[in-house]
Amino acid sequence: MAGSVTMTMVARAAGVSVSTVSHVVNGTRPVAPATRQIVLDAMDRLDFTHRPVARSLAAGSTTTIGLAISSLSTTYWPELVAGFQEEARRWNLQLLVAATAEDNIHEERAVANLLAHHIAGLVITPAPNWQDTTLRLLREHPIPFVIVDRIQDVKADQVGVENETSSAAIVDHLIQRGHTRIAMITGLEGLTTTEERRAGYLRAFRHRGVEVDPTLLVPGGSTESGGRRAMVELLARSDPPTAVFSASDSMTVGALRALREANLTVPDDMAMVAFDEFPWGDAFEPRLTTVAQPCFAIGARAIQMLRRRLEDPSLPPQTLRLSPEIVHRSSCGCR
Amino acid sequence: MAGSVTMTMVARAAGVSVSTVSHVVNGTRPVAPATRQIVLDAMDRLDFTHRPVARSLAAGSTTTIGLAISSLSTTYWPELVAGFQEEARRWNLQLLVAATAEDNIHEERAVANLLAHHIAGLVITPAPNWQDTTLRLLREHPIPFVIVDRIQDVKADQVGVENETSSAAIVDHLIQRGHTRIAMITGLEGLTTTEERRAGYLRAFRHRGVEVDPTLLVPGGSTESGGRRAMVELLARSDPPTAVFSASDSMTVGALRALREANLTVPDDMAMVAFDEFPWGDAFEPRLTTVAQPCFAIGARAIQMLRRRLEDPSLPPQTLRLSPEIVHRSSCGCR
DNA sequence: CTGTTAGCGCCTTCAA
DNA sequence: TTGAAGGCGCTAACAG
Repeated sequence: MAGSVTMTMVARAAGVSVSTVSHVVNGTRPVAPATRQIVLDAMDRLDFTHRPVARSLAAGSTTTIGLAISSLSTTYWPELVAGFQEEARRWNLQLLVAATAEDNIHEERAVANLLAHHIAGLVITPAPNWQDTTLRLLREHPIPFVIVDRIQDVKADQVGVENETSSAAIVDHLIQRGHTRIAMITGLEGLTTTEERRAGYLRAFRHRGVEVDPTLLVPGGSTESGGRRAMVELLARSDPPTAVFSASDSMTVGALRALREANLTVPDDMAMVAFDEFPWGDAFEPRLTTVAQPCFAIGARAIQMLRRRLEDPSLPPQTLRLSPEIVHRSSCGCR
Repeated sequence: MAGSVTMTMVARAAGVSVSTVSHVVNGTRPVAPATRQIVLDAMDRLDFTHRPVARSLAAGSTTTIGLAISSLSTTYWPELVAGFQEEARRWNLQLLVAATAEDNIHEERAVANLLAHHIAGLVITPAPNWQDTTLRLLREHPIPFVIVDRIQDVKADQVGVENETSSAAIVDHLIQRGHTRIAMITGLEGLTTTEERRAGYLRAFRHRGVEVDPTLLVPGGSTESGGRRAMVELLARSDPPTAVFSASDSMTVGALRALREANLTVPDDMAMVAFDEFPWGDAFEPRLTTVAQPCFAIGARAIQMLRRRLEDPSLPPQTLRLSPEIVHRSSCGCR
């Protein structure tokens, strides 16, 4: 069996009691240096490894953090999870992952499962309409949690980015370049990020005192196929836009595919800017001008906030908005 | 506290013993339908939730599977993990993840950590030189594990792809198109996939009775920066190759970046084919001809093999090689 | 078909 | 500074 050396065995080998061993392991009460050393030696000799399940049961707590993440595909999530990973590793926290598939029913089940595992805390990217399912569950079984990406209108710890400002900025860039018919492919409805990015788009026009044609907002559902459909639809119009702002990575891929299939080139036939950066953005054409989120930092920050909360549950909830960076390339028509 | 309703409470409410409750929960021995119903009702009424840690301790086993994965970035891993996810969800298995960073020291630590958590089984993508560290650890603490991606010369359950055959095929395609100076950017040394893909490259030439210029094999270390350096080096030569085979996704990105920086176009100035598919391969230029691995299927298969092994440890070890598909686009110069 | 009874490995109060 | 002992919630013989 794996790690079958128990504290009892160490205690016997060291000629002390289990409680002493427990205390040297956890540093939970002073132990005489000499005794301590004897125990340490015995642990070493027998190759003792702690058994977290037993500790969890006895102590009523875990060092495992639950991750309820919508998906692992696309480019955004992996980097985020890498951030979780790295920060968790630094603090010896384990990560239990569960995918929620952007669906509040799946999500509730996933979270229930994580809760059953008696996790110390939870990191979640809320699905649309989670208020009546997952959030309710979380209120019934209160554990520390932090919301990531889709910042909500609830009292909780949250990390995300400035969606509105950065969207406005990148759209304004298109306006400044002289575009008047700028379409937006919007994300999945019910996500706060979708709302905020749309607000940014609208704000850019309002700021310039330009009227927005509401038909230029096309839903893309945050998926590749949705992005493709949206672009196809835009191209089929009698007065297609001259520029497009895509609100997330997968949709951007779909939209570009649609352009390719129509034999149109970016930026010559259609200018394009997008939310979310592609790690390979410099290697392929078109070279997209994007809003780059600090994914890794967001992930790391989420874990830090959770740790803070675990240490002091009485702290006031904190909402953190990191600033994305606008990566200026050529798809907007510049250069 | 979350899920603080215990079996004892349910038993009391239902007027039966704890063991009866345990048995209806686990279906581990026949229970009279009437009693069963009473228990079920009580569970429902009290909102009972199982507590896996307690179960683990008592039963000496878990339903958690450890994932020791080299990374989550790049395009290959996320899809793979999605496969793990989906299949694990179907069988109510939890996933505990730990990144190994392609380093056998990190890896050993990560695995030790997972072992301590008393996982039921392990999925691992072995780092170079893991034999003396992680593999040794795994022999000392024998638990069911399956090796993914880098198929090893050990008796164990393994899933991966046909690296050699598919590499040979894609390189042969370049040869048939008349290229004589075809370079290969090779992966991280110590990975079996690196070895196999190189063997495929060599085999393609041998098959045609053509001598290989060994200087055309350039190391890329399986990283983007490595791929870039390799390409820069190739381009600086007095007799640069006319085509390149990149052995993995990150390196391909790096190599393309180098070409771009040199103002060279694919396939006009340089033909290019690559191992690993990009999900966005159809949306961007150059449109790469690639060896596409069935990542999701590999992930799902890994979990299936692990389940099989958990159910019957006496089964002979199995090595599974799935066939990648060659996705033919234009970067090879066709069309 | 069901109940009783030991633990699983560890933490933690209470004594000494 | 240390030990003894009870219990965390559940499983699994062993009886009945």
